[in-house]
Amino acid sequence: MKWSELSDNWCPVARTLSVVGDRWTLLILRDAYLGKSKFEEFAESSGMTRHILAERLKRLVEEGVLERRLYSSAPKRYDYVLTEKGEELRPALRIMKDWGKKHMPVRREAKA
Amino acid sequence: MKWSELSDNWCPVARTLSVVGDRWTLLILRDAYLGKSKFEEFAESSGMTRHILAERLKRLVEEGVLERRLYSSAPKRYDYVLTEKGEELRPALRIMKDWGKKHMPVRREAKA
DNA sequence: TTCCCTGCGTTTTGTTTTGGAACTTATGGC
DNA sequence: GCCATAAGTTCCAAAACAAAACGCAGGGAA
Repeated sequence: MKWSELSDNWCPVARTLSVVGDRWTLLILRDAYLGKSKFEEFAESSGMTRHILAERLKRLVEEGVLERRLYSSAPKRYDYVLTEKGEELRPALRIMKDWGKKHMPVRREAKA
Repeated sequence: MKWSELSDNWCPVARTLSVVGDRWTLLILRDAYLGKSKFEEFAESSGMTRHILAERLKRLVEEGVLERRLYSSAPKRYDYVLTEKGEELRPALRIMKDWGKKHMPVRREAKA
């Protein structure tokens, strides 16, 4: 089965994962919950490539998790802010934060 | 930055995602929470290929999320059961289930 | 004892996604 | 004009994935 077919799965967990269950997407949400909203902020903070970041942001907007907002009209610049739908996933990230603190100690030097 | 370098990130969310933040892994945990434990059960239920399933199970065991358990000695057969560490991620999946029910309605016919 | 069945993977062969880095576009300041 | 900034886009090689066939160790029936 292909991942792209998951959005119509009978299981609500699977449908949720069809939006956020890939590499990097939840890291974008983490940054959004920390108040970041700009492309460059996400790019620097998460360490993902601009290529993938652009693609993920596009999909999160399509899915209504983020909203693309014009924040400067000249030059035209957009940023990305959480919708109510996006906010409602915050508790899941909080659990992952606690779990990581408890179960995933840092082994070597952190880089980013 | 490569995904594989995430396990030593300063952020606990990132470290958590280095274990469960890829395609399919959380779907394995979903099945585990539903009481499944056998290779064939995971394979059929999730729809992922056996190739990837084997690789993910191996990593979840290495990370201490699942435990590989001999459940039949002749022929030798193993299954996979949740550790306490694995159990503690269950609330995150519960949130995703609720989120999916609320925000991700099924659009077409489900297949699996 | 030959043959098929079950359960748990591994191998093989293409396709898709990702990583890294350079390039583009529009504007503002000096 | 010339450099800087912000938000992407494009290109190519490398890694991950999908699908299907294969392997292996018994078990049970004929």
